[in-house]
Amino acid sequence: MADRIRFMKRPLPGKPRRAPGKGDEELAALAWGLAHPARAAILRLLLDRGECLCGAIVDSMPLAQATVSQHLKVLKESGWIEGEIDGPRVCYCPTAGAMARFKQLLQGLDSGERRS
Amino acid sequence: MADRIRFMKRPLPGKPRRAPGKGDEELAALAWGLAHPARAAILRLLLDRGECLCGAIVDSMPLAQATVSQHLKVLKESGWIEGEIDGPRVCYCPTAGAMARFKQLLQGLDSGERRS
DNA sequence: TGGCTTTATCGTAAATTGACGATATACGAT
DNA sequence: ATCGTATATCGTCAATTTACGATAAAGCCA
Repeated sequence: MADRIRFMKRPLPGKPRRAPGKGDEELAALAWGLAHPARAAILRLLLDRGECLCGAIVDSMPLAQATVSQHLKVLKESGWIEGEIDGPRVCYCPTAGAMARFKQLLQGLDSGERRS
Repeated sequence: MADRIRFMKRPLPGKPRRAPGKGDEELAALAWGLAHPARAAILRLLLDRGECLCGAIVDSMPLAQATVSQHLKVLKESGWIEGEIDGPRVCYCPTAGAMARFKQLLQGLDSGERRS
């Protein structure tokens, strides 16, 4: 998945225009985590149950184990979930505060800085 | 951009597992719209100003006109913005209720249906 | 140790994305 | 009708995503 930073690959000759804010990168990264129905479904499952063994997640999805594992990795790397090794298996749970952070960034998108 | 439905391309032999809910598709589609910093920046601009001519958006981004146009298309198709033709130019504005809808779906992700 | 279970990673194929320049299109002005 | 401006679309290329089977890695249990 590389690094999720693919903005402005090439130099761009005469453009002194403003780059996207740091907040946009963070927002985009979190949004990216949810940007696939399978990942949304997985996160819903985890938020609903609080935590879930990897195997149970795989069983609940119409996807191969390898594919689910990949989606879990994306969710983990985008900050939505954490996995704790529990013997031979892995227990996943939502990252505390991730949803709040996302909503906060979303709010920041909306509210702008209309001062006064 | 095709159709943003790329879930479970192949049949999958013995898996009677549940498919992702309709809500997950909608959530993923909206999240997809924000899943790139340039698009987040564009939406921020529009939410901030209320509306903006295409040209002004292009000028504010460090990207080629064609690329910005593509991002605008994605934002439009994912339901975040609308464009109104205004003479030789196009005025873009945020779709009313899109943000609210997104937050609602996000809330639905979170709250589950823990009845009673 | 050997075998079974569970999960991650590798390798691969097809499709999509993101970026650009070039070109078409649409409209206003001359 | 022609020119110039403003946008969208086309064609292309490299990189990424998504999906899978196969395989490795890590831990239990005999």
